[in-house]
Amino acid sequence: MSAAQPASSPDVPTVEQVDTRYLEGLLGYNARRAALAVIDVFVERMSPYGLRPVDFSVLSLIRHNPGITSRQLCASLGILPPNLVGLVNNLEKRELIQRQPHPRDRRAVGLHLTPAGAALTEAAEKTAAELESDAAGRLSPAELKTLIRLLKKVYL
Amino acid sequence: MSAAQPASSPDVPTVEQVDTRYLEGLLGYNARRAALAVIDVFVERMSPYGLRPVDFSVLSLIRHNPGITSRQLCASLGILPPNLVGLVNNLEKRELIQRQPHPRDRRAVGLHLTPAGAALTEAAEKTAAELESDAAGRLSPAELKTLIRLLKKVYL
DNA sequence: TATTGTTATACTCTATAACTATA
DNA sequence: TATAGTTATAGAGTATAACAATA
Repeated sequence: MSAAQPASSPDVPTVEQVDTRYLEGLLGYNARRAALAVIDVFVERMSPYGLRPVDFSVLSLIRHNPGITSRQLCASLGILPPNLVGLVNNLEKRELIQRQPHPRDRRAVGLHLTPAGAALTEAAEKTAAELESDAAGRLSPAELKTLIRLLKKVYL
Repeated sequence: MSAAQPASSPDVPTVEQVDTRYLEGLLGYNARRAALAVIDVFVERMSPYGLRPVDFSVLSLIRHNPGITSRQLCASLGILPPNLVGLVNNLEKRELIQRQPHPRDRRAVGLHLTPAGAALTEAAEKTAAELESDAAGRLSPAELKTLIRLLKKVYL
């Protein structure tokens, strides 16, 4: 009753060219690969500043929100509080940011850029802006705008 | 010569609502957040099958490329060989895949789905297809198609 | 000499529990 | 009782070096 299937097939199939068409049709696969590609360029261009993407995000948020607290940074960036501690300590040791007591809540600490931190962040933001056009190399400005609009629709 | 800057400012600024507009204008920031959002949904929907995204990708590639080797999987998915070993071992222990010696290269091993693996992968791919419309909830089918096209332009 | 698959290992990223000081 | 910040620690994920078998 089971003669149709040889246990160890005499001609085992092999693969010359891998067919990835199925995965390439999935949003998750494409979103992840695109994110990794852009972040790779980001990492490379930010390394002269000694900044990882997350360091850049923190400095930029502090620049545009002087006095922001660790808790607010965590909520904005999806970082867990214990994982932000070392990051902020390093930026403080590098004298890029300063802690100042919160004027109305003695539990909280406001974060501020030092003059050196402000200069570095301004330069890094300029690099980030240039990087956009490179990372999205084959996208026209209109396509880039559309892409960002559609990405926001996915996660907001 | 240095009287203009009070050491501890009398009115330290605080932040009510965090201004994230700058980061929201960057492609990398949006691509990463969108990818994480989609992957979160993916992880949740695939958990009944006991599959992480990478397990799904491997099974799907084996399904569409019977006899694919570990080396080819690594190249297709951007996984390093040492990190694929445990993954493939687990899928084999669960009797979802089978190793068969490569017919022409005794160093290599071809990977194949077992009947149970084929059934699971087929069901998981159906779930993945349904998931697309949910993960991209507020996107129209046309927008989803545009988004995938633009994402490919970024990383290809 | 180069490649496939593998082990061992280290490093980063992310996650959880628990503490302190303030509210 | 709840929150801000912190410590310690555990678990993923990702990286490099080196090896045996085969090409």
